[in-house]
Amino acid sequence: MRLSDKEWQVLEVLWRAPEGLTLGQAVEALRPATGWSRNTVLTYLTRMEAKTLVVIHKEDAPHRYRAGVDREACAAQERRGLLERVYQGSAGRLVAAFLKEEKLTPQEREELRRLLDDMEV
Amino acid sequence: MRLSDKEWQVLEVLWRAPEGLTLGQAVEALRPATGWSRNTVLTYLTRMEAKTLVVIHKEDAPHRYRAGVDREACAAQERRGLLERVYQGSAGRLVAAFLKEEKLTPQEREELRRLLDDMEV
DNA sequence: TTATAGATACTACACTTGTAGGAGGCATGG
DNA sequence: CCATGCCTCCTACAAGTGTAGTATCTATAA
Repeated sequence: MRLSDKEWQVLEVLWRAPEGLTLGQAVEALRPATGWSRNTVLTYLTRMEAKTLVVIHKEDAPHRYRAGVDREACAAQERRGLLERVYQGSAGRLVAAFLKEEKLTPQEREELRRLLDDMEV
Repeated sequence: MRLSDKEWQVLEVLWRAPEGLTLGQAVEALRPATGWSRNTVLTYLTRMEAKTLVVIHKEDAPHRYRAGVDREACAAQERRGLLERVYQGSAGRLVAAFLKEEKLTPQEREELRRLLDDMEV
């Protein structure tokens, strides 16, 4: 399932608080980036629970809202999506496009070279 | 603007036919991947025209439907989206994730190494 | 000349997404 | 005891998305 930009924003703040957040805390955490009203945040949280993107601990008062999905798993799915949708699964062309367009620091280049070398085996 | 999966499918067949397609041809081209009814295809085409994703040459009969956006431009936007949404703009981490997860052929690895070397300058 | 196959236009309808408003419950400070 | 403030629930509503159906027009084949 493809996450919307806003869903990512919600998950980002939840991922940063593994214990979960209360509604008030979530509103606070989201305010700078979104400016959402309390009710908007609550709507996201409950809708995302229906999709199992969020877990609500209702036994706590106030309820605790936690991410229901793993960040790296979501990232992997986004990567896969791009790869399939746009590059028909050719990781080589996709990575080449990123390399050509984006600026990398020398350290990053070193790191990538090492990764490529490790794959030689 | 983020394109949906389906919009990508429509654009893919249009990009493959730079002269444009008639509705019938588009339906044919989309059938294997989607199985859409003629009307569904027409709806996509006209809605996408409203977003300037498609250009309709109405002077021709039957109308000719062409892509209204450049493939590489769309690809770049998708890449940027992933980069910002998921990797806060760090291309290094994103590329590393792709390298770790996806299988690359030796040729691709060579190519990427060359790209990295070219960036040394 | 008339049925027919395409093409186009218009309409429909459920579901999702973005963004709340209002009502009612519960604790806490006065 | 009572107002205030947070919390949760329910409701709303416009726009966008997925997937057509119907109606109409127009060449064309028979």
